[in-house]
Amino acid sequence: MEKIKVKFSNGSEILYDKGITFSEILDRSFSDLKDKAIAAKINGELVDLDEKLLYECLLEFITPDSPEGEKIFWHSTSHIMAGAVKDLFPEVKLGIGPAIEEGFYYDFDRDTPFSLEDLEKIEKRMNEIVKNDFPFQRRKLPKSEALMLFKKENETYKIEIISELEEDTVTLYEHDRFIDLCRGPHLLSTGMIKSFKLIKVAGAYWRGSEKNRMLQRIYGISYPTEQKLKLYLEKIEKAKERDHRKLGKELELYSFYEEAGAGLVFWHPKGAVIRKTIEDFWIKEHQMAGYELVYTPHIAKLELWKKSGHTDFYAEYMYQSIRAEDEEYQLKPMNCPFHMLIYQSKIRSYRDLPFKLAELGTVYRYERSGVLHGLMRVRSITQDDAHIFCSPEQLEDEVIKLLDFTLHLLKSFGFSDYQIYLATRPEKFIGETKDWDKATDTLKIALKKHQLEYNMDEAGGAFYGPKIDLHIKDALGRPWQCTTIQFDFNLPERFDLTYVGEDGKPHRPFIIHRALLGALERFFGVLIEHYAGAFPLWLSPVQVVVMPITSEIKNYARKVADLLLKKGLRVKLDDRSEKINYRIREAEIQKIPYMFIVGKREEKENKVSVRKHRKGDLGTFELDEIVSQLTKEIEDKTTGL
RNA sequence: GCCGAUGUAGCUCAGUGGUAGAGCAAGUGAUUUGUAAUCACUAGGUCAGAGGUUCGAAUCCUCUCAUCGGCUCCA
Repeated sequence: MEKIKVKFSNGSEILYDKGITFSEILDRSFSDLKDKAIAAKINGELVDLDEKLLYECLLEFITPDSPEGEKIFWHSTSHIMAGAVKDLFPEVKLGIGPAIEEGFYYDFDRDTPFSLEDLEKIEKRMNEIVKNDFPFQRRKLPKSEALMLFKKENETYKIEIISELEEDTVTLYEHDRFIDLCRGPHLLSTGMIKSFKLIKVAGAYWRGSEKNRMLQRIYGISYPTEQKLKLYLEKIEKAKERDHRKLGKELELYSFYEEAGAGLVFWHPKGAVIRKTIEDFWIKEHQMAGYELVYTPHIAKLELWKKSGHTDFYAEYMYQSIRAEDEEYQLKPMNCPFHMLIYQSKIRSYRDLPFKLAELGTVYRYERSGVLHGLMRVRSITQDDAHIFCSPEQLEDEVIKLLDFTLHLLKSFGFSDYQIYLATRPEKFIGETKDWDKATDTLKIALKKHQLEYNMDEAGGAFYGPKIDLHIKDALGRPWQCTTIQFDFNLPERFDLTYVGEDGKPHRPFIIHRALLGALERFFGVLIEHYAGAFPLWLSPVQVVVMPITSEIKNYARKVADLLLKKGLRVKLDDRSEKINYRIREAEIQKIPYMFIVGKREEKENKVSVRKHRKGDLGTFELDEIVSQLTKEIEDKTTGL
């Protein structure tokens, strides 16, 4: 019998008979993993455990604890769910059923959507399938046979997928009476899924396109133990506690009104303080980075938007134009054309470049009703916008500086966890290919220089230029695009922008269009969730609350509060005749960073007793001492003490 | 926009065809408190809005608005 050498990730090497299955290798050499492993990974490729060892390889066993293992586990569960659905509702047609970041889904074509009662029935049937411990059987078929098989079942979506596959043979997986097109790998049998839950139903267009039929999607999650499922569900519940929509209400930060309109944000006093603090910081930083601040109107003649091209390519997001004195005006969906006008207001020389215009400009976009989401997607959007006009020679340096600036800003708000995407030329584009390549390379160079990991979003750029996008996840793990750094090859052409070069001739400037926080509304949303509402001192709407223990100490408490106010701190005095515990509790719930508690002792010694949010009593401090500590904490933008 | 769910007091929620409820918050009074809820009383609602069915609608039906979970797009 031919022997084959297998290497393992711990460096060891073992010889096995050719043709032995990976399950058998488990039995023989890794009995501890035997009940846990659900797939094998040979030279980086995932395969079923019942596949045979045929060549020398690096072998690794996958358990449901690893991200790869979870995916396999969830994918198998989605097959079980689809099997259950077909058993209960034989008329449905199958769409696709992949594992996703957390769990799995399966799309079904059915005239009536699934109800919550249907889900219960499906879960029940799934339980039976799990109990029966059916094996997952892999079958390789020539494409033509697979097509015939699905034609017989009238599975039109499967037929569509198979027809588009390039391979000659396809893999099918079968358990019980259910058979599905699938690359695999899968669990050995259905019995391994000890615990699962169907979470929600939703409509989803076939292949994500609104032109196609809407299918019924069922989402679910599964784990190898009950305990893990429970932990997952608890995690979700806990994450909901930091949802900015819940905290926004509890902390009175902002609101929406049915009578005002969906997606239109009202910043309440406490939210407004935070916004103003962000804006002041942002303006100061931008001025230091060589930007010049501008303000532009909220509407402009429709003609301008025709010139910029927005009426062609952005019409679906624009509100209807407004008519006044035989002239059409348009509420602005972007700030760009206005900055172009300012650039054009005089002849620019190469000596003026880079020319950087910055504006916290509120734009209005008609986002479709179904996509609105708290502060994350609204219709009144305050972009932290800027346009950098520069020469080709300055491009690289500017992008590198820009990325540096971005990371610095985000870090100031405590963000270091984000996903970066580099989006390249789409099929439909304007401008010269060579400019696109240069711009894309410049973005790549900048990313490399900062040693940032990024994902390619091939052909994902805007039609007017490539871009770097940066996504931050919310409490429930949903990604939201914040930073965007985009090249714009459209506007310089449309507005015929030029600068006079050293040679005395006109040249076309490059434009980098960027929003670093993205939009104040969305950024505030992710900020709330990032800090779970407990903002660092520099951002807290109320920084200190002063509480006298009894009304006898009122005057001293007021004196302390006045002094803090004079030092520029945001202070509240809580001298209600409630018990101190009651007032502390309230301040804790409001997530106020510091409580200064004063009684007879403190008054006598001219001190304050300091309590920190979530941490408790820090002891007594001299007023000067604690004020300078807090001032430093504000300057450092830390969470302090 | 599409699919589904939801909308009752400031907030969280109970109430499924027969006179609108609770807790917290609010107001008043008492209490003078030492590090996460003192007590009592009072007030508060066109049951999202409009139309319909019914002797009678928070409850059943239709439409509109809004919110939530998705699809798609994006700051």
